[in-house]
Amino acid sequence: MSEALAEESAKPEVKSQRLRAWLRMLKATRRVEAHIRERFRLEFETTLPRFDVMAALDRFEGGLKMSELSTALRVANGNVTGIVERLVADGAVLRVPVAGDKRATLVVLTKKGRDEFSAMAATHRLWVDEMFERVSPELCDQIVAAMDLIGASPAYAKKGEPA
Amino acid sequence: MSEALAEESAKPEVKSQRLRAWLRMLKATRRVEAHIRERFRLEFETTLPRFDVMAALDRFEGGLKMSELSTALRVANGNVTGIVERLVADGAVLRVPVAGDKRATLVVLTKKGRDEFSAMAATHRLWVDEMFERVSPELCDQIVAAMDLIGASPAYAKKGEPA
DNA sequence: GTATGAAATTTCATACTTGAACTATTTTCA
DNA sequence: TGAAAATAGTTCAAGTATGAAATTTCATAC
Repeated sequence: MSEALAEESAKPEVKSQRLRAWLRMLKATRRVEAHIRERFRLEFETTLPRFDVMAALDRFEGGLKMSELSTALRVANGNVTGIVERLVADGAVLRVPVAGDKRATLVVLTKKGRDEFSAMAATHRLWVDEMFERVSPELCDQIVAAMDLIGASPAYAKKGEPA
Repeated sequence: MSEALAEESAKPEVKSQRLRAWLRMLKATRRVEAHIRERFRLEFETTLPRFDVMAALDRFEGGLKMSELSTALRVANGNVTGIVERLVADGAVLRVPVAGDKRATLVVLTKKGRDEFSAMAATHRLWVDEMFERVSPELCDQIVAAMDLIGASPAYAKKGEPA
């Protein structure tokens, strides 16, 4: 490693506790995400966003409208269009017109998509369990409680968050 | 809200505690990131990745090489190229050849970049404090400790992580 | 009945992100 | 020395992400 990175905290780093907590949380989240993304790519040739969409569709068996998907996943609506397009191309998902509203489309998992998702979800849980192996169940509860305190004031919460 | 989203937990949701903790953590992180990204865009017409690069450069006054930047930020090296390009175009950053190694480039904050960063960093901290207002300093410490337990086994850790 | 505005999606421009392929340089060591 | 391996960066293709503008359809007030 070069000199620049070696001399670490060149500055006093006077950070508030909250900023420090946020940065640590961000780093841990990215670490886990990177690991999971890589394994999805290597073992299932898929991506995290695709998995997220399939997970949402799996939860709601009747399917979700495009706008419901973007709300549930908290991503821009234009974004969902592309991801669903690729899932349709892969035969994992189907677009169904909504009776009575020609504007809307319902997105539904196909049998193939549902089966693929089941397999991926089970493995995904193993990956998470593995990365969280040093985190006790009690600490998990504490994390859950703590996370819910963060940025959760009405001012920040976007509407329509599924519990 | 439509029917699909209204009937929430259609499935039993038998999640392990660890999976639950991870999902909650991911959701909170995205909530905070989305908020910060939006404010960066509205108030400074910049982006989170640009800010991250500037933050790294601000910490190391001597500048960082491209590869050091990508290591410090844990992003692909090809990624840094584009972000630095735009920072150069904005006059926030300078590329300096490294004496004795014609392959490498040192990236350094300009005076303008450093000033801009100072202002942004101060405001950024306020945003974080705001979103973490319900999180006590003690809980912050607990979060820091917990985050360090996650995915931190040697198997997952990429090399060269700055402390 | 029709203007008018709201809602559901798509399209677009821009930016970020990754991993892989490629170029250029430096280092290693037989 | 000089070929092979390692290192530093850029370029590339594909995918993800955003917000804004445009399109089509729906709902409603008049």
